[in-house]
Amino acid sequence: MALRCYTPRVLVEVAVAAAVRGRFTYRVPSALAPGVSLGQRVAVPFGKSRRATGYVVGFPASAPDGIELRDVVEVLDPFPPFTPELVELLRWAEEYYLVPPGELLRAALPPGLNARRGEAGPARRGVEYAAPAEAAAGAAADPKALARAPAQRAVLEYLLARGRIPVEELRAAFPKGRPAVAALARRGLVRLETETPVARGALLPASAAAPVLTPAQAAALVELDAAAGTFQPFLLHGVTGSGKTEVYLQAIARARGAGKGALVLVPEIALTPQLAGRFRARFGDDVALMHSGLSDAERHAEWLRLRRGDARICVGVRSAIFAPVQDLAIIVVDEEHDPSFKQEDGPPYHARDLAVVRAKREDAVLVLGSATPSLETLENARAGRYRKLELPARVDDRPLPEVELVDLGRLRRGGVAKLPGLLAPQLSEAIARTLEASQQVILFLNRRGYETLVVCEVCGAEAQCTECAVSLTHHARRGILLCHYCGRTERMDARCPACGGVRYGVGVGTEQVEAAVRELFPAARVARLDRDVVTSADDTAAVLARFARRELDVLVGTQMVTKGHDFPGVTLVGVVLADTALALPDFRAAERTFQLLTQVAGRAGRGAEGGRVVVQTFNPRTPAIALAARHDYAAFAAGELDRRRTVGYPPFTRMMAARVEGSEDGARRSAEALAHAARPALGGEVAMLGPAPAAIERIRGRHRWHLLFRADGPKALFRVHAALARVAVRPPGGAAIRFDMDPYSMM
DNA sequence: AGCACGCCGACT
DNA sequence: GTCGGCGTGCTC
Repeated sequence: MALRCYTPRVLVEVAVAAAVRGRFTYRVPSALAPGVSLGQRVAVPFGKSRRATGYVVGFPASAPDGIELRDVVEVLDPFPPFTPELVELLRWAEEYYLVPPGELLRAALPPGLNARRGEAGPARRGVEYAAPAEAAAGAAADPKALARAPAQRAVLEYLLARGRIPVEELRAAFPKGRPAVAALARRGLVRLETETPVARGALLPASAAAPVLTPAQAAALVELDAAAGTFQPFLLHGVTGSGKTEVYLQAIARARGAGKGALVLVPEIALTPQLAGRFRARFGDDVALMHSGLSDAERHAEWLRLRRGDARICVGVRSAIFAPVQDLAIIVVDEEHDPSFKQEDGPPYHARDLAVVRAKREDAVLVLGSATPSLETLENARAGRYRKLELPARVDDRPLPEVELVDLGRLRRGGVAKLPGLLAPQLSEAIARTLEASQQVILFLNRRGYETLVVCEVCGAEAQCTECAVSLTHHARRGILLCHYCGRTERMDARCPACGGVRYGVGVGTEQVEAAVRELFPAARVARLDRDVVTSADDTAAVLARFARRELDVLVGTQMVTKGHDFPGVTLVGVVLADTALALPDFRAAERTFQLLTQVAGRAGRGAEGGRVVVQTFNPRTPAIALAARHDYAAFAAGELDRRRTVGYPPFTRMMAARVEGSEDGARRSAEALAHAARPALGGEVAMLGPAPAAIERIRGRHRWHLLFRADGPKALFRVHAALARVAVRPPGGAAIRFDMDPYSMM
């Protein structure tokens, strides 16, 4: 009976974008059938009197037994927002990162698209045409043939009159004619064809000339070239200022010359107009940008340009790993060690790791670039899984800046009790000399605010957030105490609310550094760059542009000042306190510190004048700091890899975190329930750490517990996860549980 | 996530 | 007696 005709898409597998684990099978009504393809968003009935948005992730041949199938209600986009390759990548990622089906598809779409509803655009590159087939005239002439299908008849008559026309025109003429056209095509009365346009590569404006490469750059490019068309991962290890970006640009130019596409991932704060401008200058409109500074509408527009093939190069942050670049030939991950490639809020995934997966699936060359490669990537290169390319020298053979360590502990023991803005004499003298020479200074401190802690000198009470288990930061200019986790503010009172005693602040932040610099150097033009001063990408760009035009002498800031910018006027970089990242409860703390120091030191001496770096620290002998000062990545990495191997941490093991959040009682009970369910599944291969309250025990009034699992490979971790599934779906006491594969944040 | 079902405590 | 707490199951 079942006429399993070969018309495909009778059944679809739909990942429902609700927090429901599982994919569901639906029937496709024949009227909707032509519009349903892989990656399409659809509306489906779900549960009792509910409607859900879902994503088409497959076309099963048969339905599960004993279930009455329901019908797809509506197709939400005129064309699927994802390419089939992306659907497969997202499915893979959902499984690996333990994310419910559909959740990554939803997260991957630009918010503008999810909110609005897809805008018209062709499903394939090129122009689609419709033309009447041989039988059409006969059918139209026969009064009976289409008697009961007036819509089809109207379309057919239009087509007979106009001949072969773009489908776009037909859509305009018959806004609701989509099913009619599809029906006519099925009857063989209308032909639909796609005309692929000529490769656009040759038509591009090459406004910015490519500079001459150094021998090391040229050698790297030769290797990348030789790998074209195959999956081949490279680690491009180049010191700061060695010209990695130029290698990317030229490798991408080759890919474009072959008519193929490229994807470039950059860290969050690195996607400045400066970098974007370099790509735009070289490739013009062929570049689509994807970053958080764009409005929803802009992001949506960029996504569509890629999807249609109007732009073939995507430059973007983390989420751009899911950008619909056509015919991908090369993926570049710049500053591959950067932690912003790991998504922490929302479905957790690591864009750099997914870049490896995507490159493999699409036979693309992969370039992981960094001056301080992550130990994961280094180990992959060492084991021969990645090819290593080295750029050991800066362009024009400029030397790396000299780094001077200032031992704050010794200063303090020597009787220098208080340093205004924590600027030691060595550093403030260096600033003075730099300003005298009309050169520029960058001061880096990874902490916002004026003072990081406010304490009562009588009762010792510390100003704490009522909702979070953290101390409040004093922001002097705004006159407030601010919680950096939930954003709550309190008026800053010089007196202790508990006992009326006088309070004093401890711990220097960027605001205090800025104040100290202004006081010490009243003539200097000083600006600060952190999340307190700039709120948008545009603000950030404006400050950086003023600094680049040398309208500012000193730039004080957080990590925002460390990334990717090229300021030839900067001859002095001061690190106010190198130890902030060192104390974090995180096995990557040392690695992170080394990377930050190297990165910020690399801002100095990019011009002809050479450069100098002054690093203030209480731990001058700690390898992460001492070796960063000597620019000795190899020694640091070797030592740190040894340590990781000894204590059994990544890259030599894999980890999975279970993060629990809820009421005090619910979170604890859920964590215990998880541990209880996990124990029998550990099987001697998996080590369980915890359950324990998280490093920050409470955020926004929600109590937090962590469990960490560690094993030699992901397989055993998946097994543990499976054993936890039942508890995780409905944890006791209304808590919420999130799994995190390859976790970065230990907080 | 929602929504129904079902089984035990304190209330008009 | 029942109103309502939340534990459990289900959604194609």
